[in-house]
Amino acid sequence: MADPSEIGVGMDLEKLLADRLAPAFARVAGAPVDPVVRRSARADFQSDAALALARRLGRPPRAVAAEVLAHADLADVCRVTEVSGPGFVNLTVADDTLAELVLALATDPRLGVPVAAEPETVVVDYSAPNVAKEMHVGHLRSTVIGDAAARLLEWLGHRVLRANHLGDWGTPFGMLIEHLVDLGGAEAARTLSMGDLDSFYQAARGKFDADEAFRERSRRRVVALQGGDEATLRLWRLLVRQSERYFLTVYDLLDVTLTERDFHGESSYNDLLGPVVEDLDRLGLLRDSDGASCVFPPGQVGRDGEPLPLIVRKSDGGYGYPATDLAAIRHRTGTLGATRLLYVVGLPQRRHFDMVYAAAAQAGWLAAPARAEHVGFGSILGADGRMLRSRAGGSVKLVGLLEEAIARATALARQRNPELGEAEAAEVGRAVGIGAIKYADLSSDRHKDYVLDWERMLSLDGDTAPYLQYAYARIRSIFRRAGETAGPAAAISLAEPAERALALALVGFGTVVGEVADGLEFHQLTGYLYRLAAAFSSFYERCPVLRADGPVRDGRLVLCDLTARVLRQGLYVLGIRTPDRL
RNA sequence: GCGCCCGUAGCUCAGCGGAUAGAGCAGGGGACUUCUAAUCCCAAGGCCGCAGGUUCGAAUCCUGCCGGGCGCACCA
Repeated sequence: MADPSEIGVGMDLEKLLADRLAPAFARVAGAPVDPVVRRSARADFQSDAALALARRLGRPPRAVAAEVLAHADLADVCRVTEVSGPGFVNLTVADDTLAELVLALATDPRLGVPVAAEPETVVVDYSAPNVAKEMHVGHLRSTVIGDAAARLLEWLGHRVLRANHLGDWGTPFGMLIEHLVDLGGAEAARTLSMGDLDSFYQAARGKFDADEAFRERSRRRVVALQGGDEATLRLWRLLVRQSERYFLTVYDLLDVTLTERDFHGESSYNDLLGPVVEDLDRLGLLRDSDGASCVFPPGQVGRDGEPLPLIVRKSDGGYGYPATDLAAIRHRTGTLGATRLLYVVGLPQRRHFDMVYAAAAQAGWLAAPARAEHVGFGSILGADGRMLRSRAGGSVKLVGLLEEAIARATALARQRNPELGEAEAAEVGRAVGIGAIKYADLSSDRHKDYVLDWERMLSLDGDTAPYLQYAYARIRSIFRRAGETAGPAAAISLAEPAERALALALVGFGTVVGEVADGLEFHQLTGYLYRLAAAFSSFYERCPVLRADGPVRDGRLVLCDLTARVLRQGLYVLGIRTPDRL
């Protein structure tokens, strides 16, 4: 058996094996070599570093692999070590070692995931709906991915600042405020609080397009707003507040951790825009182009092959998006002390953010160790494969999707489990329905475009959140019947292949979480959790827990408990609830 | 025109330098006297868009095509 000190809290099996192989590789190669240990279908783990090394040494790969194995100190942690195929090193972990790891994990509240060695201040910029506009499915990805990032990094011990960059400023507010005036404050508040933002916006838009007098009023109103007219600001605040209130109800329904404290609308940077432009000018980064004040980040070229400008101040003196984004960066790194800035925004805006980051770096507002990452995601496409447009009535209201999901899941819960009371069925329906939608979004590579497939998002079969929630509920059911919690087992039997496979899956949690924390590719986490739940389901089928005897039963209870905790924590990170019963 | 993203089973997607390319759904066959069958097990399903190249080895890296999406100065 391995030295227990090696199998401490947060120990990682892949790292353990790599650490054991590394000296042997170094000895054979005469220099350090990464053993590249990874999971394998042929054995528990595989190292293919001998193949690459063989070429460098000009020797037969199998001979190199054999020599590495001969020098590797693996006898206490592996049951089988062998050279296979063209020169792979296959490793089968000893059951004792695996059992030790599981027992160590079972007493680790962090489930093998260490707290970040160097906690950072991280700003996660996500969701960002527009005041007086409905949230549509296009907001789903940013909100769901961003929330997962915030939850994950927070769990890892970072100081996470959520930033909901609300669209609360700009020319549309002229017409919105005038429409508000037409309706009267009370009526407007009523409409907005009902969550009928679309009709409010459409009505304002309609008047703006059709009525020249209204258009003129709107223009004057924008000037008054920007000029700080108190009466206008009051109306504006009413709009913003009502919208925020509505968005919070959506976040509540969606189980998103954004709160009223996280609204940092564009307008909150207004006072910083002037200084930003002044500083850029003082640094000599600003150039006039057709009357607009621009930064020209290197390497950015437009349609005509000319350098592409980042317009910080328009020719009419107004500020655009770039100015606000630059001010936000300066505020986040400077005032807030953040070193990691995440922007959970669609991929189409990649160029924009590349330019903003480049400009911020030139200005010295984004200097190491601080860095910005565009956590981009693909567009939402319609069934025709084209981008879903919000204008032409092509948008799909987000709450409509959520309500449909909850209704379906609630109906299924009632049908499948008549024991559930009405209130519990509703709770389950909500957890399952929302979980299904989030899982559908998080389980595919975020870089890819996303065809809005109602059926797929509402699906409750197969590789979906309910599958994982079901596995969790089954475990809870076992403990309800047992009337006990998992006792401290002295040992864990892994004689059954299904037990062993489950144990192997469990000890891989830390590795996956570490990878996801870096790349924020949450489909890696959903994939892991699905494989874990599948391993559990097979185990559940073949290995009776409560009917087993003494030590076997104790060991299985530990496996169950650990599985439940990993599933719960993993799903928590994804923002998906785990009801005790389905 | 330039840039970014993407073409993998009928459908939705993993895999992104390693062995016989994996899941889910749909369709086929089995398993509920036994801890929730929202489950499990079995079989079937593939010129990995096309063509070159690099490599002992390519779905994966490079180049060129073909096809789809998005972006390219005062909108956010």
